[in-house]
Amino acid sequence: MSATLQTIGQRAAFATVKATPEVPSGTEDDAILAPLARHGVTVCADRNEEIFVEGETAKYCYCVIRGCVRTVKLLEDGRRQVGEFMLPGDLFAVESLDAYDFAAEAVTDVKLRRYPRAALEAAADRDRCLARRLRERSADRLRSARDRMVMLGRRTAAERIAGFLLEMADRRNMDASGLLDLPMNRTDMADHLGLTIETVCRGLTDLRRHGTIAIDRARIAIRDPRALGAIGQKVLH
Amino acid sequence: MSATLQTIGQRAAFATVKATPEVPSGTEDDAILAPLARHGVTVCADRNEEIFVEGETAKYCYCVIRGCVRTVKLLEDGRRQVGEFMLPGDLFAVESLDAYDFAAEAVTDVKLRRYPRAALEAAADRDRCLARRLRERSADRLRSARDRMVMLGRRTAAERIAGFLLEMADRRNMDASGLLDLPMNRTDMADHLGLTIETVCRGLTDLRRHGTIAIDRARIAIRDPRALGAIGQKVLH
DNA sequence: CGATAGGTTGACTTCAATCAAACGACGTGG
DNA sequence: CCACGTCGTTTGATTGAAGTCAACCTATCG
Repeated sequence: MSATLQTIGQRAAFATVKATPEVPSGTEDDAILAPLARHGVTVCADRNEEIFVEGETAKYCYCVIRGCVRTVKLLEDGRRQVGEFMLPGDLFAVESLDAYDFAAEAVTDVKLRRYPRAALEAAADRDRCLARRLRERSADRLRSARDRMVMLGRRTAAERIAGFLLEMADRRNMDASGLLDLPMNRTDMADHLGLTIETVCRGLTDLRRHGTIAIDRARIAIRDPRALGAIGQKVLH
Repeated sequence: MSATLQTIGQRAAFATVKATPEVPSGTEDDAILAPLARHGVTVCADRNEEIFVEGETAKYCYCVIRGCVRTVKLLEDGRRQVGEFMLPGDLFAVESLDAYDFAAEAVTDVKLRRYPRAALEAAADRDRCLARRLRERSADRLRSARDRMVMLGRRTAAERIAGFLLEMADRRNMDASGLLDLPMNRTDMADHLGLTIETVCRGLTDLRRHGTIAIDRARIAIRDPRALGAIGQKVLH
C-alpha cells in the first residue's frame, strides 16, 4: 500500500474522476447511423449482462452511448478471446452475416442505441453515400483486425500490454494529464491480449517499477509515454 | 527416408500430381468483380516477388488466377505475420483505404487479374447489388479475421497446425483421396500460425507419428480427418 | 463484521522458442 | 556421371517466456 502510494506520487493524482461522457460529439462512427435515427431504440444492460450471444440471428446493430462493451468468443473448454472493447461512440455488430459470430457483453453498466440491421441494409441500398461509408468502415475494421493479428501472433507480453495501454489512451479515455481510466478488469485485458491475468499483472508491475506508468486498480497514469511507445509501438516496417 | 516411405504407405499415394486449376468455375468470390471485367488486366509475378508493399497507395485490387499469394506484415526487427494465403478464385486488397495495410507476395509463380480500385468504387456507387455483395464480402472477411484472432490468441501449437490443415483441405486444394498439396513452405506456415518453423515441423511430425497424416514435403495426405478435426476443430461454443 | 471480487506476488512447471546439426532433394558445373 | 552448394525440412538439446498453482492483499458491500 505504501509502495503504491510511492509510485503514484500523490494519491491526489487519481482524485480527479472525470465522468465518462455520453457519445462525444464529432465522432465519425456514429454519424453512419444518422440516416437510421428514427429506427433507433435505447437499451440498457447491467455490467456483465449479455447483449447478444454468438450464433443468434443478427437482427440488430448497436452504438455505445455510455459505458463499455466487449465482444467475446468462447472455446468449449472455457478459453476465451475478447475481440474488441467498444467505448462511447463506437458501433458494433454492423458487419454481420445472418448470425452474430461473437457474443457482446457489457463490461460496465451500459446504455446503447439499437438499430435493426434490416433497416441499415435497406438504407444502404437507397443511399450510396451511406453505402460508401459502410465500405470505408469495414475496411477500417479489417485493418484493425489485421493489426491485432500481428499483436497476437508475433508480439511479446510486454509489447502487447504497452500497446494496449497506448491504444486505450488514444481512444478518448484519457484526459490531458495522462490519466487513463480502464473500464475492464485484468481478466478482460488478458483475454483480449491472449495472455493470462497473472502475466498482465506482472507486465503492468514491471512498467510501474520502471516508472513508465503508475497504477491504482483500474486507473493508470501514463508517466512516460515515450518509453511506453518504445515498447508497444514497434510499428510496422 | 525409409521412415517416410513407411508412414505414407506407398509412395504412389503421392504420385497423382493434379495440375492446379485456373480460377475454378462457380466461385462466388470472383463473381463480385464481373462488372469490372473490361477494366481487368492480367499480371504475373514470380515466386517470392512482391506484388505490392505495405503503405503503397492502394490503386488496385486483385483476383488470383493461378498460384498462391500471401499477405504479409513485418515488424522492423524482422518478425513477420502472414495474414492470409490466397488461392485461385480468391480476391485480395478489395477492402483497402488509401494505402495497402499489408504487403502481398507471390508464394508460387502466380497469374493475377488486376482491377483499378477506383473503378470498383465507381461501380459500387452505381450498382447497389454489387455494393451489397461487397458488404457481404467484408462481413465474411471480418468473421474470418475474428476466427484467426481466437486461433492466435488462445490455441495451442498442435491446434493451430491441425486447424490450418483442415482449413486448407476445405479450400479446394485437396482432391477426393485426402491428398493436400500445400503451396507454401514451413516458414510461411509458421509466420501465419504465430509459431516458429521448428514448432510447425514438430507438430506435423507428431501428427504423422499418430497416423493422422502422411507427409512428403509439400504434399500432405490426410489419413484420419476425424482425429484432425478433434484437435483442430475445438470449435466455438 | 465477514464475505466476495479483483488484483498482486511468489514458486514452480511447461510449452514453444532458440541454438545447433544434419538430412534429402534439386540444380549446376566440372 | 558425380561433386558441390543451396534450399527447405527435420530432429535433438537446451533455454526461456509465459502459464499454472497457490497464497495473500485490498477494496467494497450487505
